[in-house]
Amino acid sequence: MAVPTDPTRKRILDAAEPAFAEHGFAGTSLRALTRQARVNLAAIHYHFGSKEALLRAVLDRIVAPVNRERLAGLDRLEAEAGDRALTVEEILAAFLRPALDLIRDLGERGRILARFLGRSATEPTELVQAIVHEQFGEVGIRYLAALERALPTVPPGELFWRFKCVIGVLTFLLADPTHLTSPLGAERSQDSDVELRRLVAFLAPGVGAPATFCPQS
Amino acid sequence: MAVPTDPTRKRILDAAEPAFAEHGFAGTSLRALTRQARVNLAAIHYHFGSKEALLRAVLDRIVAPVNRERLAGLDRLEAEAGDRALTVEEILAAFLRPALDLIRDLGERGRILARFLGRSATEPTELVQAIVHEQFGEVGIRYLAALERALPTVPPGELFWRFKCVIGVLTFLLADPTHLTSPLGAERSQDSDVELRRLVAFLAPGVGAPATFCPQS
DNA sequence: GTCTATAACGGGATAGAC
DNA sequence: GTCTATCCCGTTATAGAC
Repeated sequence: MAVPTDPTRKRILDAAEPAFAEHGFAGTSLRALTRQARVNLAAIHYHFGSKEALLRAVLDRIVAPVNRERLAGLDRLEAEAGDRALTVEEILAAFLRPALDLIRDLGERGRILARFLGRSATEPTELVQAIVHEQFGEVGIRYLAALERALPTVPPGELFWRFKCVIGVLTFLLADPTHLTSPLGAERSQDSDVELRRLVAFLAPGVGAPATFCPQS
Repeated sequence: MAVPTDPTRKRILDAAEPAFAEHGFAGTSLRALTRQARVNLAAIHYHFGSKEALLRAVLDRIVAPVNRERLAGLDRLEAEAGDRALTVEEILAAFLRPALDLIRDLGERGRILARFLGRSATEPTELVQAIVHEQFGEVGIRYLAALERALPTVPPGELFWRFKCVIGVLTFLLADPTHLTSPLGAERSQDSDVELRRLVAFLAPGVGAPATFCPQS
């Protein structure tokens, strides 16, 4: 992944990714990164300025493409559907697919990134939460709007809460990608479609449930 | 919570709880704890031996009662049901209630503990995962068995996976207890029953779904 | 852009007096 | 059981040569 001939900046990012994913932000020292990336300590400060700035750079590189994919997927879906209303299943699949694809497409690194993403949602550092939040903003708004159109009888506040539960499941599964592999020791499926369908099948009934237990109704 | 007259050992635990919850293990220094607990640095080593051992003590104090409650709740449920099979809703409620009660009964500290628990599931440190795993063992086995009896047509492997998703949602909600408060700015409900019913209503359909998308079937 | 050297500080752990 | 003092090491960050 990070061969010695890579530019210094890339080597640092490539080393920081699994380190942050595995040990968290506070648990990762810059010196550990210098050893792993075979880079000088000062180089990190030259290229990124500070440890926090490095974290931001790492996170941006991971999160941005996933969320871009999510928006593109929703665009495609809405264009294909025309006047027809989207189903909950379609919306959930479009939202979940980019994250699952990460794992399928990138192999070991994908699993590392997924772990990073899963961890980020509960990271202590306010910085991490701020970055993810900021990157996530438009995605949340667009998908929530899509869900509201698909489920006009469920109060928006309740839908918001259910959407957060969806994120919770995804986060948890990503934090330890072994959760995604098929149970009972079946071989890991090379396509993420089966995982995606399984996740959607689990989540869609709850997301689309009638609004019986809504406290604010 | 930790008044200056408390025994030293308790003051340390009470200070460590919110600190670990907020900043994580690596992000919390023993020196910060000494300031908060108004305790000498050496006292921590005298009472606990090491930082890791302190973490273990803190975790034990939190997790043990919750899991005891979960087992007791399942016992009660099965005793009352007699020969009748338990419903998915009953099982999920028994599993989820102790964690939600934590927040209701303990106020601010409850929210701190919940955050700690939520975080623990994705904590970097292998130690944390080992402790939680070890404490959780019997709970997982008993509840999974109950689910298998309630849903004999769903393959056990699939049920196991769905149960992990339940834990994922709970973990995520606990990690930031503001997720649990009613949406739309409604006042926080003093009883956790409404939250519990909402969670069960969201999860039960997915847990009990027919086994259509099971990869191993 | 990359290095060496070092500043300035905080970390966990321990010895030993009381 | 609780304190002070200290060890020894690692931390981020920076200055300045090349």
